[in-house]
Amino acid sequence: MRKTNVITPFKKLSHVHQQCADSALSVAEETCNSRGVRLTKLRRRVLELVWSSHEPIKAYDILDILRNERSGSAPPTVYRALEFLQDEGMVHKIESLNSYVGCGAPAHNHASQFLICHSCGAVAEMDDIDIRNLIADKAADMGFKIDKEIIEVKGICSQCSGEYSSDKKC
Amino acid sequence: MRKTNVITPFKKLSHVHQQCADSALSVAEETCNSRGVRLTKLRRRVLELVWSSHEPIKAYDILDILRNERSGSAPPTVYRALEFLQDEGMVHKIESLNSYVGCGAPAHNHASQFLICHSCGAVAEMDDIDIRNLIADKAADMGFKIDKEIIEVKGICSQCSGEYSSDKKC
DNA sequence: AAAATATATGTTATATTATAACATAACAAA
DNA sequence: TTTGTTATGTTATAATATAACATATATTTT
Repeated sequence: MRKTNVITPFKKLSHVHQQCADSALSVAEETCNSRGVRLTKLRRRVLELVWSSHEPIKAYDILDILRNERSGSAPPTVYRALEFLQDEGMVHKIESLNSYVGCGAPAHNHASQFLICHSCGAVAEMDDIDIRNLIADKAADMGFKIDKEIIEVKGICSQCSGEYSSDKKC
Repeated sequence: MRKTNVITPFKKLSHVHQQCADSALSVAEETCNSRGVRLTKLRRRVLELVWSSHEPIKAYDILDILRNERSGSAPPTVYRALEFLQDEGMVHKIESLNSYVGCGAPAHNHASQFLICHSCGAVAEMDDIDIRNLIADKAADMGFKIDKEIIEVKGICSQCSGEYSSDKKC
């Protein structure tokens, strides 16, 4: 068993969230630069709003905020920015919540397993190679070849369950 | 590694689908009887429509059919029946497709891993204990306790990939 | 069997999530 | 600097889902 690659851990309530957002935004800038794609003001702002917390945000909640900032904002304004950010791996959609979370490791081809706390609403992201391999093996037993997997695990995080609160969070 | 519990396998194109539907419907009847819940005509019909193929069906596609059969059919007609059938484990929602598939093993508490072929559209369902355990272990490493997991794997089934076509399907 | 209760369905309205299509603007390349 | 490309503005509408209350049907109690 290999060590889990934790992309976005659960954070303590006391963490300085601005650092999460700042870091993600600057990784995004660099990544867009090196890929030759444009992180426009709008896209950057949408990414910032996605990063306003570790809880997934809804497209129309983003829109409500944008409408106070840019006249002419409409659903396509948001959905197009989200589409770009998803294509670049900077945002992931949580299918079971119709909501979006930021990703600080914008590789095009990593997989994700999301842990969603139904108490605090926070989402953690990992890409665990053992999980990927096991699912791939089991699928292969049925003759199935995997292109993409959606794994969204609901439960309760350490902080909310009151255990491990000091040692399992960053 | 334990053997995968295949709940709904991929089927050959030539399979007699009526048998799949008939079997699921009669299991549903028996299960509802033994649970003391009512598989009404409407619910039975909706379940039958869900079982009209192994491709997931959309709520409004069900509605379109119902409208030709019962005057007064409306979205709640379908969504309420689907909710009942999901609660009873006879239907699962595929979150990433906003669609519904039948389940022939209506336990209240089994988990599911769905394999979704993007070529033929068919969905297979398994409940593999190794996958559940591995994900639970990895989540526990982060202090997370799982209530429910959503696993939807996209790819290509054996028949569509042209391999194993005779030996991996039922 | 009749009344009371609980459950299921009918009905209207609306909320939520997302995309199509075409116009204009901003940027990049030639 | 004009040309092409990419991004955004704008209007409209499609697709998915739920709220709220009325009526009907089934079940239980009297």
